Parts: sequence; C-alpha cells; structure tokens
Amino acid sequence: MKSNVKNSELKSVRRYLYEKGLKHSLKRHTIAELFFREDKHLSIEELYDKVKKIDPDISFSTVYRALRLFERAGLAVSRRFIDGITKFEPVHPKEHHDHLICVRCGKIIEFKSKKIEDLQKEIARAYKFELLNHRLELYGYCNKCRRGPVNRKP
Amino acid sequence: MKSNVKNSELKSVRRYLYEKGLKHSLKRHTIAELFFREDKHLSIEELYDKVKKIDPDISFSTVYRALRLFERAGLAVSRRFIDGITKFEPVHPKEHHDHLICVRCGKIIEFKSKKIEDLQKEIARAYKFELLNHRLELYGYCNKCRRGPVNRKP
DNA sequence: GCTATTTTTGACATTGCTTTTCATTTTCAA
DNA sequence: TTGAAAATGAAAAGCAATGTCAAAAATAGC
Repeated sequence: MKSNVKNSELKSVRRYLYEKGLKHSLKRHTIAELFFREDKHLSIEELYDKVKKIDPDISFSTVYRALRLFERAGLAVSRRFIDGITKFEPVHPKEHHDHLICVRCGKIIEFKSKKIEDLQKEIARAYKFELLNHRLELYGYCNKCRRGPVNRKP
Repeated sequence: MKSNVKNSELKSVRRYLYEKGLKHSLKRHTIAELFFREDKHLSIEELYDKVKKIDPDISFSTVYRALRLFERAGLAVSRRFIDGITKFEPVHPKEHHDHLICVRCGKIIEFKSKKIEDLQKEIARAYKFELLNHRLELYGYCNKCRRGPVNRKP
C-alpha cells in the first residue's frame, strides 16, 4: 500500500482505541487507511468496494462499524442525503465544499465560501464548541427551474 | 378551523395543482392548512397525528404524499436527521435557526446568524438560484466533551 | 512465546421508516 | 350526469441501518 496516508489521523484512531480500551486490528487499519486517504464523502458501500480490493476478507459489517467508530472518535462525520444514503467524510478534508440543491430537478452545485466558514468558526467559539466539520445546503430553484418547471417525476 | 393560516401558501398549492393538472381535494387542503400553519419542522408521523384530530379519515399515506407534493411544488423542504427520520418544513418559516451538534454526546444547540443568512443569499444570487431554504449544521465537541470524553454508547 | 480474556468479525436476521401497489373512491370537465 | 383521470386507504414491499451470536483475532500477563 502506498504511503501517502494521513498519518495523523491513523494515530488518532490508535489513541482513541487505546483510551477506550479497544483493540487495534489489521482490518480496522486497512479501512482507516483507505478512508482517511479519501477527500470526499463516501457511502459505506463505496468504501466497502475499495476495501474489498485490498482485503476481500473484510465484511460490510466491519466497514460499517469502523466508520461509526471513527465518528465517535470525532474523526469522521456522517450525513444523510436526500437519496437516503448515509455518507461519511473525514473531519478535515483537504477541500470542503457546500451544496446548492434544486428542489425541482435535483441538480446539485458545489460552492465554497471562505467568509461563511469564518463566521462558522466565530459561532463555534461563542458556544465553546470545538468545530470539526459542517454541512451547509441551500435549497431552491436553479436557473432553469425558476422559469419553465421541470419535474423529477414527470 | 381558525383562520390564522398562511393563505399565500394555500394559494400556491392550488396554483401548483392547477399547473400540473392535478386535483384539489378536501383532504389535501386540510393537510396543507395544518402544515403551513406550523413553524417548525415536522415528521410525517407528527403531522399525521395533528391531521387525525381534524379528520380521522385521512390516512398516513395521504399525509406522506401531500408532503412530497408540497416539496415538489417548492413549498416545503425535507431533511433527514441522524435518527433516520425525515422531517418537513415550510419553505418560509417565520423563524429559522441552525444547529450546533456535538459528535460525542449528541447535544444540539440552536443558533441564528443574520450575517450567514445574508452571505447565503449572495451565493444564491451568484448562481442564479432562487433560494427557498437552507440547512446549516456545525459538528464538533461541545464544551463538556472537549475535556472529559462522554460516550453516547458507553 | 504461550494462554486466557476480551474485543472484533462475518453472515445473517431484524428493525423501522419510507415508498409503492392496487382496488376503490372522489374529483372535475364536458 | 357521466366518464376519464387522479386521489385515497390499507397493506405490502423496499431498503438502508443496526443487532445478534458463534467463531476468530488481538492484547495483557505470565
């Protein structure tokens, strides 16, 4: 396996496991490596597919449990999209973007805003939160759907 | 039924139905009245409970379908929380708040930020979106959990 | 390096919410 | 009033997430 891995996060996993008296298995390590190398959010299924290629003996359950573990350790965040699928994301992705979502046609546009991120940090500070991640979704009509309505279910 | 109802939204429902060649039933009207009177997000179940008190002959399915209809009409937004329950919210609630969520203990704090809302409008404008609603969630450790870890699943 | 103890794992079952189905009823336009 | 199209209720199906439990693997203590 290549070594372009986020070692700091792998260490955090180890530390968390140690603090909780949990064990550090090879499989968990494989999952962690693949997960924290990723930058974008991944469903359990998607990560499972990647994991299988490295070690086919790792089951879906294990991937699922590992992700929930990372989440409890504060190293991952889960979110559920409209399609009903839960996706996980490392807490410090290299690049974070937010979403504009059209409620008519379902189109999704990604955007970034430094200003909004700064305001979020300010708010977190005010409430004494240690900010790990965030989720911002703007819902509305896209340019097309404002005029001639388009239906997702025609 | 009292008349402190958001008539503009009821009219929008009618217009949408007309545009789509759909029919306007009394039951749908009852559901709409109760829904748009609400200010906060409601699960299907919660709205169904309210509806039953007015007209016990309205089924869960009908409430479900009405909410999805409002959504397609751009009058409601649905979101799924971590507990797996989908909640719906009128597109223009009188008062909108966002959430700070502790990833360890699950605590949720509500907050409001005029500045962030303004920035959101700016972004929507840049992408030619007609903004209806938004969802902003900040994830992190709350004040307590930053120090002594607290587990949701001990 | 062993062994005992505890955690992890895999496969499958179960759960719980959401969505669809279909026969029946209601709406609406002509 | 009547017929075609849509809405409805009840129940079933769908589906992702989560729980179960026996077997396997990982540490700690020797």
